[in-house]
Amino acid sequence: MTPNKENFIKAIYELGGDHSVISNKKLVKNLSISAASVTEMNARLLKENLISHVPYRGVKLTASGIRIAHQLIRKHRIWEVFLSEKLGYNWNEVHADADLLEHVSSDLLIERLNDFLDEPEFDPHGGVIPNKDGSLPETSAFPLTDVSTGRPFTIKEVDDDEEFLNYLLEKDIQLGDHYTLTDVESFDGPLTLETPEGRQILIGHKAAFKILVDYVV
Amino acid sequence: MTPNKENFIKAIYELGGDHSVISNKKLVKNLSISAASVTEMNARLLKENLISHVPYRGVKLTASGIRIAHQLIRKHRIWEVFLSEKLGYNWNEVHADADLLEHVSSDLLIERLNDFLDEPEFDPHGGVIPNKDGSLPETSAFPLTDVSTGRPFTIKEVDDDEEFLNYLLEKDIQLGDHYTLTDVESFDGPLTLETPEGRQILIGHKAAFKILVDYVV
DNA sequence: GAACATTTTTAGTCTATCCTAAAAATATAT
DNA sequence: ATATATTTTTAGGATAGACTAAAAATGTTC
Ligand SMILES: [Mn+2]
Ligand SMILES: [Mn+2]
Ligand SMILES: [Mn+2]
Ligand SMILES: [Mn+2]
Repeated sequence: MTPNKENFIKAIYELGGDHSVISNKKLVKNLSISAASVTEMNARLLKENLISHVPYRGVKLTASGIRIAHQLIRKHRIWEVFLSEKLGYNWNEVHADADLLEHVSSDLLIERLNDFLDEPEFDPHGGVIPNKDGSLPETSAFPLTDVSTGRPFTIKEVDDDEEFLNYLLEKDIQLGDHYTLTDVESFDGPLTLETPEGRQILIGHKAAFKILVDYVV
Repeated sequence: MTPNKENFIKAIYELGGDHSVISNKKLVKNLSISAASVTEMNARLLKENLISHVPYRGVKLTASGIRIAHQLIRKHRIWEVFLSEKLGYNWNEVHADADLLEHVSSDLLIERLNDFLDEPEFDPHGGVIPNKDGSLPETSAFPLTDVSTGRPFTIKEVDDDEEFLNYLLEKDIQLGDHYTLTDVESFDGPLTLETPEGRQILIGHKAAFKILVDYVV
């Protein structure tokens, strides 16, 4: 396993490759490499039985491919917790360094880091940290776009994308915040959220899709 | 700069390449690569002006080569402090992980880690941590083989080699310990050290060379 | 100083990863 | 259904890094 292969598998996973076939096009865009390079990497991973391939359609992770993705994401997210909680990184700064560190982390290192951090369950963006064995803990959260008006909810997880996180910083939206949906414009228009204190926040439909929430009990 | 080049430059430095010409043979042994690969890497580093090369004699670091070596060693040693002090690694466990982490550490990461660790001066083996600008703090220490009998001294630094560190663990020799040299066998024979409590420790000449000490004032 | 030994360099390959350009397959629009 | 557009694959190259085997240079021994 090399850093390149690991990143490639992670990209497939993050595009939904654990349950559906991902096109080369999507990987080209996500990884910023040429289409030819995607075809080549597919061939390599196919030989190692980490993906299944439907010619001219795309690829899907096998069970062992998914396990490797989960283990890499575990490393990534534990590093993000460390950078955020111990080194004072903002949540929009952690990703880049974690993306490098994840590839040079021995199991020993990750488990000791995990202990040092008191076995965190979530990364700074609310992403759940996979278990050591490569399984994924159960979580319940759904996109903000699916929330019903009037029923209070809380922010559970947000997209780990630097630009988007800056947008949330501007709007002062944080994990754990409580809101109520008061209005939705039709035709995928913006959503209006209200804080318990009565402050109104306007969120575009595309942004709302990158925010996962859950109802307050 | 790639991890391979960085390791190569560090190896030259650790073999004395900051002040003398290092043969390919030594690098072959140190890095466990073929002689041909050493010749090739020399050519690459020469083109980047990081080394000077005397054909059939060996290589020596240029000023910028030395600066790069120091900056890498800074990263390496700061990571070693972290692994040792925060994650509970033993001093014979830290090297391997630090050897990987050093290559994926942004300046931001290293400076924040340095703050988090309260700006340590030395790594777990007593090696001085180079400054951020690539300069080296002054230190005074000399090999145990050069110590005079009867004058109390303290352990300042030991070789960062897993096998050797295990040997020191067995002999219960630690940084900061105080001893007096009571006897030296001729013909590079073993040295006899005595603790303040009167316990006697026998050290082979080769091992004594890997231990740096300084007199107690 | 010739003979032998050691070390370094060169020549020729290999793999991983990337690329561009062209060909083949698939999708869309009229 | 055909023409056009998009996507994927193939073909051919590049670079970093590693190797082995052979050639060239240097060192050592008698
Ligand atoms: Mn991330
Ligand atoms: Mn990564
Ligand atoms: Mn070390
Ligand atoms: Mn290293």
